[in-house]
Amino acid sequence: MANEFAILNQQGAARAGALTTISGRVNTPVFMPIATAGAVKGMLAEEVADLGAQIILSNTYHLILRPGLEALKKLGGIKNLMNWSGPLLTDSGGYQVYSLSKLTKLREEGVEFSSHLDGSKLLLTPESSIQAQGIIGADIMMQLDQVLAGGADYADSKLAMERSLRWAERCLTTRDSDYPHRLLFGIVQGGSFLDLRERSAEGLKLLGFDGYAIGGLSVGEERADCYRVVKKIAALLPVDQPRYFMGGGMPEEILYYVSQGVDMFDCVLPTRNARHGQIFLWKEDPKEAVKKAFALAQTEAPSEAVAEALYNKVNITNECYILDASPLDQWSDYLPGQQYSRAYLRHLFRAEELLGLRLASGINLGFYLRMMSELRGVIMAGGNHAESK
RNA sequence: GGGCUGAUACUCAAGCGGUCAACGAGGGCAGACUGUAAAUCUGCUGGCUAACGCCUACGAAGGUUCGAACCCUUCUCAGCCCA
Repeated sequence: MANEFAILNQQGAARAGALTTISGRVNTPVFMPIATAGAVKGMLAEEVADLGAQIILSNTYHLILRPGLEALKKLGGIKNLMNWSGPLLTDSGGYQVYSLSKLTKLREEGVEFSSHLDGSKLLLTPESSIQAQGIIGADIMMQLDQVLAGGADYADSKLAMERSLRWAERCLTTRDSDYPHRLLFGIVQGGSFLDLRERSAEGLKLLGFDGYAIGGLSVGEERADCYRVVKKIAALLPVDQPRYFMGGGMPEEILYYVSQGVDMFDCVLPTRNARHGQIFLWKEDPKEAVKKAFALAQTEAPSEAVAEALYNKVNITNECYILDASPLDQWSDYLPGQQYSRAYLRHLFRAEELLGLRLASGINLGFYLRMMSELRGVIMAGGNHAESK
């Protein structure tokens, strides 16, 4: 395929770029809010867009179960259904191989799921996953991969990595024949073993994808292993293609990955933690906070110090907020975050009012998305221009 | 005036002689969450202690017993019933 990715500027290993899809352009580094089952939980698509989301992520497995591919075909895909007009990336179902491992049976042909809803059998193969992603309406498809829990041993990691590579090739073939204008990303596997990771990356590069993801991390492995893998592998991936860290992470981790040259991210943390009453509040003006934190992130792995430069992690249900009439976050890009008080949000959570989930989700998503836009600004303003490379 | 039933920690509510500082639920306090089976899950919740442990406790006061939240007596309060 033609190269859809342009690097606009670099600062160290970090890049600011632009990825073109058939549904529009995505400026990187980018955070993709997760709409697993066709909804960013608690938020309307246009609210998510207003907060600065450029692209969102949905899940093949969940959407196959419901509303189902037949319905999606008739409804014009999930984007049409949920009123999202921008680019969409879909996960292949590979993550569910890990998260629903008790309900899966792995074969070379593919993964057999027993639906977590009704136990019915569903065979997901590299081919059927790509076809499903096509019907769902993905602009960026992910290969089907085999994700293992963190801490898997060498032998298992090797087998899963090799199988993922074989599946990658089958996904590519299907994409080329059925959906030639959609982008397809390969996924680097290999657990915490650098030599396996390296072989995975080399194998994928030989096949040639539109982008490369680093997968199988943030699944219970040692944090330091994860950072080590990203540092090593990001540097091995093609310079002129987007790199996607799947599933992570905390804000300070994303900053670190960006500093290592990763361009794309997704994570449930902002929305899930919001629903659980944990919100990210800016430490100071986002512009300053991100600039400082990113400077720190370039010199060390994710740390308390970076986190503290960026945000206050607040469990809003804590007693100390009961009388706190101050705004949730004066810098929030989500307007209600400026307008409503901490005492109110605490009350909403205690009273189990649905509005609380929504307010918190807006605040956290606003935080993540603003962090990314500030980050793009920092990198664009940074030293070495792409031309000089 | 007489009879019956009941009184357990913030609330509701188990327990009916030792294994009870006392099941469970709610409430309260705190924590976790990383390509979402998650509006979920975990821990704590009499006092003192980092912990072992010690102390005070099951309406009140006595009593029986090696030992009582549990048995007995009286009292207080509440509900129901009969005059």
